Amino acid sequence: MRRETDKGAETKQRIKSAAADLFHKQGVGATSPDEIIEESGTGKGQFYHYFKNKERLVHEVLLSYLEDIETGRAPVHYEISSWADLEKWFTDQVQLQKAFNMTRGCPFGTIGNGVTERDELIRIDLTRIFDTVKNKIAAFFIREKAQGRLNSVADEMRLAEFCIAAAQGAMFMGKIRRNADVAEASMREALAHLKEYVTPATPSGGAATSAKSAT
Amino acid sequence: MRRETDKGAETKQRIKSAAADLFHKQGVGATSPDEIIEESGTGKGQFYHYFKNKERLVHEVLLSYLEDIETGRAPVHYEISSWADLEKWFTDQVQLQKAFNMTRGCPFGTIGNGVTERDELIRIDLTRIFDTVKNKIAAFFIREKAQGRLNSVADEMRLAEFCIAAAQGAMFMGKIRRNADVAEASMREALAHLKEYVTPATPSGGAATSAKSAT
Amino acid sequence: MRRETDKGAETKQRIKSAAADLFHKQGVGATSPDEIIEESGTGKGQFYHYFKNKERLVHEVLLSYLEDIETGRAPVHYEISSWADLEKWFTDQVQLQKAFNMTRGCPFGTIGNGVTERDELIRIDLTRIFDTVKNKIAAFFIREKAQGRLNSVADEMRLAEFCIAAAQGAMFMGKIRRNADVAEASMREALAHLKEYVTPATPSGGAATSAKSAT
Amino acid sequence: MRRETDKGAETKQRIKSAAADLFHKQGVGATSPDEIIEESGTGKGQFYHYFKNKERLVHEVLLSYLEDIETGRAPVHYEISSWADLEKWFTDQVQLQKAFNMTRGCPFGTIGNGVTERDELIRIDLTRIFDTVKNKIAAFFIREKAQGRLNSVADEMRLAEFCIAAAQGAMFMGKIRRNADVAEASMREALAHLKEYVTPATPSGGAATSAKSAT
DNA sequence: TATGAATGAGGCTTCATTCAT
DNA sequence: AATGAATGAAGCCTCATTCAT
Repeated sequence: MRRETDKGAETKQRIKSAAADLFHKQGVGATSPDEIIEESGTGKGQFYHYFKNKERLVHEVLLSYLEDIETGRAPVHYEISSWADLEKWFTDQVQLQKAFNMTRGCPFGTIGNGVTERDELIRIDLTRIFDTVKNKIAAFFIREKAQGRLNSVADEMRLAEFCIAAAQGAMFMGKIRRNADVAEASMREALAHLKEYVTPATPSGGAATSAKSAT
Repeated sequence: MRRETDKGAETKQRIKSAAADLFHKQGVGATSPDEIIEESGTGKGQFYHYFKNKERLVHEVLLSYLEDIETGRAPVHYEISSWADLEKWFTDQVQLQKAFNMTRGCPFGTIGNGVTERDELIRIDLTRIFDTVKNKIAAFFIREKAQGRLNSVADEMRLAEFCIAAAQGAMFMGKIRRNADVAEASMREALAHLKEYVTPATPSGGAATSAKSAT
Repeated sequence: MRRETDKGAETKQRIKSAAADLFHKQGVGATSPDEIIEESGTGKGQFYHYFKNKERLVHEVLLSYLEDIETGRAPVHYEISSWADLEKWFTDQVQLQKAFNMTRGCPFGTIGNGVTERDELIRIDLTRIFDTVKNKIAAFFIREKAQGRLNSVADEMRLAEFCIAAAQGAMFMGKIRRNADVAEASMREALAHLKEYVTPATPSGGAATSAKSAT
Repeated sequence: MRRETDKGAETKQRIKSAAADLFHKQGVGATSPDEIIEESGTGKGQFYHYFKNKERLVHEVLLSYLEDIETGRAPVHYEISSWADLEKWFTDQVQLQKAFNMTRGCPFGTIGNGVTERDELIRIDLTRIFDTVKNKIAAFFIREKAQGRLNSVADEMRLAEFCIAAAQGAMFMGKIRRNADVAEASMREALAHLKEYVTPATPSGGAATSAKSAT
């Protein structure tokens, strides 16, 4: 290690940050190196000094996202240990959209949708990210089930995947409709569904009170 | 009337079809007029003879999709009059993805995700399409509720929107994961959720049998 | 002759009029057949039915201008038989510019300036137009001189050419400066110069020798 | 400072020179970036690296012209301090035309005539150039008048403007007629007119009081 | 580490013209 | 006489990348 913060590392980070923002805003395909260079206040040479090419930059940006998720540095909290956390996980994402006036979707959705058959690298990165998130959510379900608080028929992995899919779909619709309410409503339906799997707390048993009143 | 099928109309249609396919495959941004021209076997001039510019072509392609939905000519059936129809609506979409080996998502999702703040026109077109689909699905829920077969707390519009969001999310994840099963599983969870709102058919019945066994 | 006004002749005229206006407004090079077709409310076929190509259309437009000048149908009066007429000839041209808020110059200037070494035809047409105008103006000077009202050293042709050059220059500057006053002022200086050649009206004769020795 | 002449600055200059020549030859509209690139022996990227777009290149070319005028580096001398200088100013311009066999007009005229309502920037640049020239010529008249050598009724600014207009008109006609004589003759008439404003040096002189009362 | 000059392929669009009906 | 479909070259510009300093 040379200094507390390398000069170079900082430049590299600036490029990555600028790129992440632009990718989120307009997708990978619509973002040119020039635009990233401009936004990050760097020079052309720096860009290709730190990143072999644009695809690699995307790769590194996605790795950063993954790291942020794993270390808890992400704006959305991925450590779910209660239903409240799960609810927060859903709503945080809409909050993020709101911060951009609903003009943006989920960064992973935006980046992922530009993916074609050629961009295998990026697709793999995204599956890693989604897998990580899925595992974190599934872990919660597993714990709940272990403690008898979740119906034994519940497939934890499958439900976790459903969480992600529902969140992606909700954010996408929110962006297209420029409307936070529809995004939130769909997220809440998804959450309501998950809660259907909750087993009644009391031994008195009885019918699962379906969460239809949720909103 | 000149001929059975105008010469020009046919060319225009060829361009639109080629465009629709390429947009579905790789998104609007990644598809160049040249590519469409090549694919449709036309000349550069024809492209701009029939479409003022690329954006307008996208617009017309989306209008065609809308028309297909409204007239029932679409590969997915949007006229829902039974739970079986709704299930089919969900699964048809994954079938379509399977036809492309899960390398593609929903055309509307793919087109919509490329949308930035500048593409207002396209965004509006997509909202029209989604609104149309939503209304068709909601109509089913409304009918069901009218006949006392759906819980009165159910918000039909909201549920319809949830259907679309869930389908979008499921297809997106299916594409990223190149996996039809995850798409289908998420779609089924969504369907299961909707069925929670179904009221028991006979008065003899007790608690709503939640659809947790669905898959 | 078929009818009072042929249907075709009228269409052709519409094209020519639209073309003349557009050429005046933005020059020949910046005006496309499509634009003319649009403006004249015709079809592509008609354009090339009546005119072999764009160059020929320019040619015909110029011939029309020439005819208008010769027959007195032009908005500017080219029949000069008094100093008042000459003054009017100068000022009429600025008036025409004013009608377009000084956004246009002389049509011949605008068309002529786009002329390169390749456009021999058009150049020749313009020289014919300018020659015609020159002859008309020179005729006035010749008559004046014949009647002893113009200094004998005056070279009528040369002065006529000067009139045209001065008018062209004045209109050009007027257009660039978007200012009618500068155009008019320069025109008036030119006129003042010409009047220097006028011989005193009285038979007392004498020294009206002014700058005539210049050259 | 890096080197005597930066590598980049030289390339940029080459582009500007090639552009200036082509603009003079055939106007801005008829000159494509490709043509300039070809002529300057550069690549497409360089063109847009140095100039945001074609319009900006025109702008920079005009600024160079202006600078040349202000620093005396222009082929025509704009520092007028005697009638001989003024005469030279007129004739130099025809000389320049002759160098191109009268196939070209004044660069400012050629560029200016292609100006339409959209090219505000270019129009402004041209007015700056013409204003600069006008001021230089007017300065001479002002000095002459201050020394009593120019009739007090002479409006120096107006006369300077007339000089420019006359020169522009003369060069335009010279180009259209492919004839240097007519250009020179018109220039000389203009000069003759200006000399009318000269006041006799000695009281011994005769009556040179002519049309000084001209509007 | 950093700068920006250089390259050439390609993207979107307009142009001028011809052809078929 | 009229319509507009068809063609391909060209115009203006951006892109992703490499190279030289």
